[in-house]
Amino acid sequence: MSLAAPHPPHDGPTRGRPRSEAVERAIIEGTMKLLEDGVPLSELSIERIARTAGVGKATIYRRWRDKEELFVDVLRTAEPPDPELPGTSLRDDLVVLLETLRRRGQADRTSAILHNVRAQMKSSPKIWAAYDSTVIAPRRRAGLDVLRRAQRDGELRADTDVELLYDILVGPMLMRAVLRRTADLPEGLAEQIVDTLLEGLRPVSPPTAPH
Amino acid sequence: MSLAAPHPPHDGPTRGRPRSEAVERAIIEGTMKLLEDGVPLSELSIERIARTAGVGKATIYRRWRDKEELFVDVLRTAEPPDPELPGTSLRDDLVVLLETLRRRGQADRTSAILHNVRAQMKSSPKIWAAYDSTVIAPRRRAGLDVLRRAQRDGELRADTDVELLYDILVGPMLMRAVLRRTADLPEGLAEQIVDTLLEGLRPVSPPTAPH
Amino acid sequence: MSLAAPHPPHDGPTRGRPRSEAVERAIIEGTMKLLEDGVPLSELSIERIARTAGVGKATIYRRWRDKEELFVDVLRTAEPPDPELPGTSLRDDLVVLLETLRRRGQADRTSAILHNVRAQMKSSPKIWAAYDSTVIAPRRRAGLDVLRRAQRDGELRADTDVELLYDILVGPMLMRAVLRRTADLPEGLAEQIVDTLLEGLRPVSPPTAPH
Amino acid sequence: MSLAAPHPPHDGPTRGRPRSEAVERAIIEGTMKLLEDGVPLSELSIERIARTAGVGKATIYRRWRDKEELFVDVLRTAEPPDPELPGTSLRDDLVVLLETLRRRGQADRTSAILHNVRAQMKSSPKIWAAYDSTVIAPRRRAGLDVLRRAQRDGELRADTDVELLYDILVGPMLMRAVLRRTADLPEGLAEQIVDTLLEGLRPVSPPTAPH
DNA sequence: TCCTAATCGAGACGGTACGTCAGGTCTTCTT
DNA sequence: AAGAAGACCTGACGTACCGTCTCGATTAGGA
Repeated sequence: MSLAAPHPPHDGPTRGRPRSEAVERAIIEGTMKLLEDGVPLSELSIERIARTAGVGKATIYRRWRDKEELFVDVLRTAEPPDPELPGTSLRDDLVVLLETLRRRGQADRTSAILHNVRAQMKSSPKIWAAYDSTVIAPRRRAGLDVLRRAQRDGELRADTDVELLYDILVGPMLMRAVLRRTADLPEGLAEQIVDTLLEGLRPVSPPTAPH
Repeated sequence: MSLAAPHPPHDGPTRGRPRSEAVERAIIEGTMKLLEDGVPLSELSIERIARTAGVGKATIYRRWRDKEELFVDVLRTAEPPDPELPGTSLRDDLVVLLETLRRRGQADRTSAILHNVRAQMKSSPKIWAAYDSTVIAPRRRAGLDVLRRAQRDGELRADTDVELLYDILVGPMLMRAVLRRTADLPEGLAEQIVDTLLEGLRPVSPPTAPH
Repeated sequence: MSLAAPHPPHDGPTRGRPRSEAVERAIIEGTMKLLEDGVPLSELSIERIARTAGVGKATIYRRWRDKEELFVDVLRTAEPPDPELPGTSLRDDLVVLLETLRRRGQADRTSAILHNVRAQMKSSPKIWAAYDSTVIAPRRRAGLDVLRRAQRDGELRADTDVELLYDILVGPMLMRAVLRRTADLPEGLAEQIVDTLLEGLRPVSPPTAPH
Repeated sequence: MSLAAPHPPHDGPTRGRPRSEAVERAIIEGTMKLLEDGVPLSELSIERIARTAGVGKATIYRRWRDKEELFVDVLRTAEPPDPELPGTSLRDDLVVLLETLRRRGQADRTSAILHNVRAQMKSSPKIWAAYDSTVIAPRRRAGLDVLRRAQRDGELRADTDVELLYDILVGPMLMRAVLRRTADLPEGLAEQIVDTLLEGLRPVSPPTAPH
């Protein structure tokens, strides 16, 4: 993913010393290292990040307006890639989508970081908007596509509110991962949710064709 | 509700001048006023709260270890009271529970405050734990009670995982309120969710008796 | 010496619980103990004095308006008593006066305290005035009396400016003790000064009679 | 005089933005302005100095460890320059030296400041040491030189203790200026002291040559 | 023997200043 | 020009005292 700098260098022809990509990486990876080392979010000052990355403060401010904008890029870099969908059936697709979500809430090395940073970002509206539009919304759109296609193919009743259905599918996972910080969601949870929910939503007549 | 001071005054008999409850109220209400006036959470310094409440900084630190602990009490004071359940049927109880949750996520005067403060609190583990154990957990327990009683009364299939069901019920509401900050959840949403979900969970034989 | 309270208890007949003299002593001696233990003057807060003396702050403020007024009384209590003058000759009296002054500037247990406190008091005009009028001025008056009597008795030339002479006698002792903190003024210094100075001040004709 | 910063900026080659001399001046002159305006020493907080000078507190702490160290520099800047000695005779030199001292104790605009600050400094040993070694001691050395030269030239008896003589000369001036805050020492005082003291110290044989 | 009133230790109260730290901006020299 | 370094102003941090003010508990007279 491109680390498009929020502060573009300049428009005209390239003048002066070009910005070093190595510096860019050093800053982001330095931040992640600090987070992995258990430094609480509240102690993550720009000053400390600059020290860790061996970089001047101005070099950071030249690229990101403030701490939060930097965090969006740190998150973008750390997020695991979105999964390939099998496409064999609505159930299979949904299970894969939810299973990905489940793993994201787990307590592996980087997820704990993501979890914390995401939680803090929600209190900063404009940054949340940026993260939402570049990370959350696309993922949601993909999920809705799966449901709509299933509806078109007759795997889902025509009168189903797919937006609500999506939230009902995804909500409990979030409920458990984000809010209750259980951090060890059981393995079969994704299938359990999907199976529980798809029960009453199947059309009476069998689907015309699997997609 | 009692504002149990995180820094207890002393153990033995009451010695010295007792702490003023009026001051306690002034601090909490001053904080709420600032939040209502749209002051962003990041600009809510102890210094400013003290100024607003007409109170010395030490007077605040005497009661709360830090900003987050103060917020827990602000929240406790501001939270609307939990609803009375009609008890006429499982569906009615659930609709009331979810409707309350929906309204809590709305953009009325105080809810916006709660929303923001709660979001920030999640990045502070120990404070979240305190809020969770005194506010969130009791509410969850009440919800689970409703489901278990319905199961005992035959309104719900015996093999239903009530914990999962609760998360499935509550999750979408949270999904929309907390994460997507829609802030205007439609009126009928609670009924819609309940009706959608209860479909496949009714026992085959009719319930022995409504509770 | 009476520790006349700057805040007199009341005018009328003695009503209510009388002030405890034990408390008065505890405060002054507690302050002296702190000073002896080497606590720098700048760290001598009323709060700490109260803690040390096992006394409420108000109990101190009831007696002294502020720290400086308290120090005046501490000094008055600690000052060594003024010496008896032999009266055998001008030279003998002066040597005793100056010798006393020399010892006051020495580094024995309490003198270091007096030295420090006196130095600080000079930066607080009204307190200095109080100390000056009750301690310094009487001592000076005694010194001038010695000189005037000697002048009357013919031991000193009639045209001598006794005030200036007193300052010339006392000045070097101060110069060395207060300013240069030598703290070990040589034993014979008093005699040396007196002998050096009295040289040119003797009247041509011998004194009519020793007093 | 160079305002050597007590907190040296760095060792190696000049890196980063250099410290602003204008800021240095603003701080010192702001402090002097406050003192001239009659602000008591006890109300001279770093906070207030920073406000007056239009400067951040950290900018002050970057240069001086504490209030007292700052005062040393304020004094150094405010002290009137040491006088040129006429060199025509011992008496003339001494009169000039003492006359300078007398004027320093006077109540002109800045002298009151110096007086107060000096008085307070004496209660802070290490700061006094700094002031003593950079201001007081050199002045004393110059005075002793005058006496020793006079002794070599036969203007003074060979057995005179010049150190004691210096203290005897300077002491009364200090006695009056510092201790008794008379603040209006009479014009002829310097000559009066010198003439009174030199009386008995002249050698029997006339000096070989004026220096 | 009660009553009144000032005292006592304790500590809360509104403030002010402390010395530190971080946020962003700006200047300097080096690359 | 970009970069590292670090000075700069601003303002919050949490602590310590200031001098005042309640508390409950004494400790004396005077009724």
